[in-house]
Amino acid sequence: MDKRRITLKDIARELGISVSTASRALNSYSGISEETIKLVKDYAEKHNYVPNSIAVNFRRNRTMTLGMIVPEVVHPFFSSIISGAIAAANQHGYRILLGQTDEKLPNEKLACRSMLSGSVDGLLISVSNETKDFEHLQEFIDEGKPVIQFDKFLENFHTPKVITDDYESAYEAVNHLIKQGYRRIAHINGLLEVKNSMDRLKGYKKALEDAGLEFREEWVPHCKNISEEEGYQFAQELLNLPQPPDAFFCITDLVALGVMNYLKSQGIQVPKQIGVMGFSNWKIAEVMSPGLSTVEQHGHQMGMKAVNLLVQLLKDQSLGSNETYKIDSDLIIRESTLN
Amino acid sequence: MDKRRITLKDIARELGISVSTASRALNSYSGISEETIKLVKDYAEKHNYVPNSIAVNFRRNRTMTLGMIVPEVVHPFFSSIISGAIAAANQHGYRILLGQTDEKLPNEKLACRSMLSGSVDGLLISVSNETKDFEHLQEFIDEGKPVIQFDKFLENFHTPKVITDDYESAYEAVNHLIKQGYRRIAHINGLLEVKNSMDRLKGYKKALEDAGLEFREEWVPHCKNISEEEGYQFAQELLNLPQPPDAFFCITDLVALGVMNYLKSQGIQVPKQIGVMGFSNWKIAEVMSPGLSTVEQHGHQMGMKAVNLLVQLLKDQSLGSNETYKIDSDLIIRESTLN
DNA sequence: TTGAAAGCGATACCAA
DNA sequence: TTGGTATCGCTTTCAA
Repeated sequence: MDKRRITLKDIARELGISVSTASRALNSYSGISEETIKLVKDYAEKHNYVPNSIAVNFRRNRTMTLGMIVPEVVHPFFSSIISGAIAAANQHGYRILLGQTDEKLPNEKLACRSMLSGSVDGLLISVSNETKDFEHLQEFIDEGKPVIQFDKFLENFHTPKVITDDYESAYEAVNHLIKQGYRRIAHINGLLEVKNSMDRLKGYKKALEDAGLEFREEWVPHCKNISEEEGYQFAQELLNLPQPPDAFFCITDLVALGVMNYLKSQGIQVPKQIGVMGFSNWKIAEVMSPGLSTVEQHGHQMGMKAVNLLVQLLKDQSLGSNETYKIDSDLIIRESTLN
Repeated sequence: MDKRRITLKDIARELGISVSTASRALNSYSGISEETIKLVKDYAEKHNYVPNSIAVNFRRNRTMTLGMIVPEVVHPFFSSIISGAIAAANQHGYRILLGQTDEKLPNEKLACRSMLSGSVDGLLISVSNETKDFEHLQEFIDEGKPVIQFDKFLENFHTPKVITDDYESAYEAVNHLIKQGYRRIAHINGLLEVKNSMDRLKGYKKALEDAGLEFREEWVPHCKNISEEEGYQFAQELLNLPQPPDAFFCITDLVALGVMNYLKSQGIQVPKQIGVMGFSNWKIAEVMSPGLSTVEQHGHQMGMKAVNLLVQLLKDQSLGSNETYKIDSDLIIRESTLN
């Protein structure tokens, strides 16, 4: 094995010119005779010369690679973000180095460490649930490498952010429930320390408030894992309350699935007796019966936007400011809320 | 911007030692005094020294990065493979550079080109539907970079392969349908040029044959896009045949969903009147009602296996042989086939 | 046990 | 228009 590609040096030697001339000819610098250029290019073509990109990157101190870190690849929303990111990156001649944290801070630190110092030109990250501070992210900034946060972010880490408008989306979702006549709306939320959960909670509260509906702490349980099981569990607990809710706004479609399953197990009619609303518009939302109303977050678009921002920063040699870009979401109405 | 990290040279200068000693100390070479090692390591730690990985890679002529190319990231099976690959890669200190082809050969060539010549130490690829020859893949081999094919592969491109045993899995699936009493079993297949489709078709045929059941060409339509719409369409066509089938073995859960939807639209009872079997065990299979029987392919395991193989080849400085590693699949029985 | 220096492959500056 | 050479940061051989 290990047949090696030819190098500039080989070309120079064979053609009886200097390495620098060969380099300039290949890059068509002005100040090189047409003749030489043709000579070198023909030779390179014929011998299938491909510049060693590590050497080029080393010299130029850049990699044409963007780091991307997500909590979970196996998650329809994140995989669509990744897909959009790859597409946009390729358009600009960049590539994506992908890391995964499983929502664990130590994994996130490891992934960052592995991408630091020369592996990537910039970072796209959606932080884990455990991430509270950002020393490990600040290191990129300290190296002059721009960072873009997307979806799950740290508010006090000042970088450009590309997010779903969780507040607004939650507001719309709950508002829809209200318009459908539900009055005792529960919200199965996530961990309060996670910004997105907090924002959805705020949107939920505001919608209730604007409609003059009651807010009850006991109607807002918090999932640790955003799992189907928790949805099932919380649905059960809430419906056994003296004052049970008549609708569930769930932090995620998966949680909504758990809720639906509990309701089904109890023979409770959706949407007639209880309304259910999810978030994210996974394929399962469409497949559940009744179909689950939810919020489409346009992950592909989010991935593209994040990459485009990062590439622009790289072009401008800038680290960016603390702007927030919101990707429009869409309320998807299916049967689960059509009271 | 562009504060730069400290380099070995800085450490050496500050500590009054040579660069080579500093390098050796950090890598704990034998033949370096404990004292020096401690001195250097402490200094490095304190000043947050991180080696410039481009320089290291350049010097060592390796990148500690594995290229991975898949048809589609937004696909539960592939995203679980990716997830497994990242996990295994990290265990060995490698990283994953991810490319996506959208089932298009030109995209695949682009992705390969971008990974060639220094970006990766080896390649993991699941080829696109359009891929028939392998010049673009051979280039990796020619550079001494091992290639592993997984899931979708080219039989005549001789590399290690990690796959689902499509033949066996299909056989088991169809056999289950037969045992449940279905007798006129249709198979909604994929493109025949794709090896996986062909193998599933063979497994299907063999199961029919072993049971002494009739094989009818008209009961085996071929999807171009493996889409829900095609499932719907073909279900309709097949059920309007003079001799309609009484069960559908579908190339994918998504296709099965289309079939289910058509059956539902016609008020046809599953599994009582018609049995339906999918392939891949997506979350939707569990959520459909009735629940869809299917085949679990263990993507995570497949991703880990592919990476482990590649890492081993890299360690052995080998390009590997033409072995095939089959990842066990499991038949998942739900209601859709319980006649 | 340590230092000096070559060299990985490409680029770019200074001379000629 | 071209050549010579330093350089990027690190590893590794050869000498001391």
